[in-house]
Order: sequence, then structure tokens, then C-alpha cells
Amino acid sequence: MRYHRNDVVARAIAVLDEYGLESLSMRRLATDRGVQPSALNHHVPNKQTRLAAVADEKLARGRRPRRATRWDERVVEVCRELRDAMLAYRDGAEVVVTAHTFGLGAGEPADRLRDALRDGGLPDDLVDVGTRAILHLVFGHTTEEQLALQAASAGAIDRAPGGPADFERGLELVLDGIRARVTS
Amino acid sequence: MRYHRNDVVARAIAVLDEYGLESLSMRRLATDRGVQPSALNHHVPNKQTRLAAVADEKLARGRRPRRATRWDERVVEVCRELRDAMLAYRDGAEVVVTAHTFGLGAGEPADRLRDALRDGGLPDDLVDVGTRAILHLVFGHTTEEQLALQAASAGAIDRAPGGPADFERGLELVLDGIRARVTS
DNA sequence: ACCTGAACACCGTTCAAGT
DNA sequence: ACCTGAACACCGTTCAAGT
Repeated sequence: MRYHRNDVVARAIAVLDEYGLESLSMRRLATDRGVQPSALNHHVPNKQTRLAAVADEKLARGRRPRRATRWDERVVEVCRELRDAMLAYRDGAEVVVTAHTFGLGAGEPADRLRDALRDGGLPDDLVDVGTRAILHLVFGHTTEEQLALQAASAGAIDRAPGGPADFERGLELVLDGIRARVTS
Repeated sequence: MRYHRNDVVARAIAVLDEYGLESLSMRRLATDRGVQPSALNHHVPNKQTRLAAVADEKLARGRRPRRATRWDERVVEVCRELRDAMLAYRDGAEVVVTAHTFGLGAGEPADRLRDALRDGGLPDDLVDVGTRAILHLVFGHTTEEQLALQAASAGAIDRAPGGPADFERGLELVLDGIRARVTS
């Protein structure tokens, strides 16, 4: 049973990467597997859950060793890993953000950010606020960036650069705000 | 022609507010107006454009007089207005964020933020970075907040408060980061 | 346990034809 | 100019029935 579920998720990622999110329908996935649409519900209960599983698998594949030790370096490390994991697959940002919005999966980056901020000495009542601020920044920036990248590769006008440099600078802005509130 | 377009948008907002985004289909809207689905395309070319028009109308309705004079107070003012406008209608956050993601409409808040940051003395190359950071923060926070509110009113478990106080504190975090880079 | 087949209740968009 | 009617190519989910 576990085997089949992972199988469905793996195929879903492959289909997603090749045809995009709009094509990640149960019917297309079923056709791809040579099976009836209704058969998918035996492995993953519904579309939302399947999308969350896809998001989690993307993040898991993008996992990298942790090198940083200082709290703020750890924040940057988590954010870079998250951004790269989202950019690594077609429509990856949208999938991860959607899953997060519905409170499904993708909770690991948030936990790592929270830990880093706590260890940094940020007052308890600001740890959640800071974590969310950073997460929203990464999500928003990466969604915009990926859309611009995909639009550019499709021949459309790329009106926004917002590459890695802008990402880092936006992050530093928030980090400076947090540093100003660290008690030590 | 203009009249009909506005009429479609106004009805769309009413339907949206009563039945939610998932019900804002061309077919339902057409039924609501006592018309064939294909008739809508004579006033608004497609669904995406209609959604952008709805987003713009929401923001326009939420417009308030500008009182603040200091640049950072103006930023807070714009953000509060934006948040309130999104929260004022069902699924408002999602509609506005989606429209913004596709680069359609909703450009006015970004322009006002940019102006405020420029007037504040933030270096030119950081104005866009700061504007986006703030916008992403507002979008992310408000989307989460509205989802929690709607889930709570639907009887589900509200696992996240994240009300106005958290909103302000997240914003202050970024503003502190920006203040640290203002040359004056 | 896993899957089929069929149905249910929907989508957005196009386009010839009418008034 | 505005709308109908019909079609095209899809959706997610449910559920009795088969193996």
C-alpha cells in the first residue's frame, strides 16, 4: 500500500514537471498509469492530499546538508534550500505554497526557521511573527520568480528580473529587522 | 458596453461574496444573470480578466483617504488599507493575490509603497526589493488570516490566530530593516 | 485489497446562427 | 451589438460490481 502511494506521487511529479500543474488531473494521471480515474482514490484519498504529498516529496528531494551554525546563517540556509527546491520543478512554487496555505505538509522549513530564531534569542512572542514573515517572503518571491522564468522561456515578455540577488537582499532586509530585536 | 462590463463585475462580486471563489464560474454567473454562459464573453474576454477586474474593484471599494505624512506611516497606511480591502469580501485575499501573481491589475498599492520608500530615502536599488518584501508579507499574512477566519466560521479548528496585532508586528519587523538602510 | 465501468454534477471556450 | 444553442474537450468524486 505504501509502495503504491509513493508510486502515484512519483508519477505525479514526473507528469507535473513535463506538462505543468494544470495538467495534473486525476484523469490524466490515470491515463498515464493506464488505469481508471477512480482507481487513484484507493492510494490517495483526494486531489488536495495528492498535491500536498507532491509538495512534501519535492521538498524532501531538495534537502541539503546543514552547514551553518550562526542562527542568521541558518535562516539564510533554510531559505535558499526552500527556494531552490521550489524552483527545481515546474510549477513547484505554486504547489508548495498551495499546500502550505491549506495547512498540509511542508511544515518542515517553518520548524527549522522557528528553531533558528529561537536559538538566536528572539523574544518568544516574536518567533512566530518572524517565521511567518520570512516564509511569506520566500514564498512570494519564489512564486513571482518562477512565473517570470516560465513566462520568459515560453517567449513572453519578462518584465521582472528578481533573481537570486534580489532574493538575498529582501531576506537581509527582514533579517536586519529581526537582528534589531535580538536580546544579546 | 462599459455599463455591461461593470454590471458583470458587480454581479461577480456579489456571487463571490455569497458563494465563494469556487462558485465563481462562468456557468453559475450566467445562470445568475439569466443568460447563456457564452454571453459573458462579450463583456469580459475570459475568466482571468474577469477575476482581475473583480480584484481591482475590491481594492477600489476599500480605498480610504490618505492621512499619514511620514514615509513609514504611509507604508503602514497602505498595508492596512490593502489588508482590510482583502478581508472585506469572501476569498478576497486569494482573488487579489492571484490577480497580482499574473501581473493583472492591483498595481496601485505597489505604486504607493514604492513612492513612500523612495520618499523615505531608501537607495534606488532597494526600493523595488523593499516594495516586494512588504507586498509579499501583506499578501501572505492576509491569505493565512482569511483562511483561518473562514475555517473558524465554518466550525473547523482555528489553529492560527495571526490577527491584526501579528500583522502590525510583522510589518514593523520589515520596516525596521528598511529604516536601517535609509540614508538620512 | 484493488480496480472497472458508469454515472453525477460540473468546468471554460468556441462558433455558427439568430435578432 | 448582443445573445442563443450546441458542441468540444475536459474536470473531481462516488459507488455498485467484479476479481
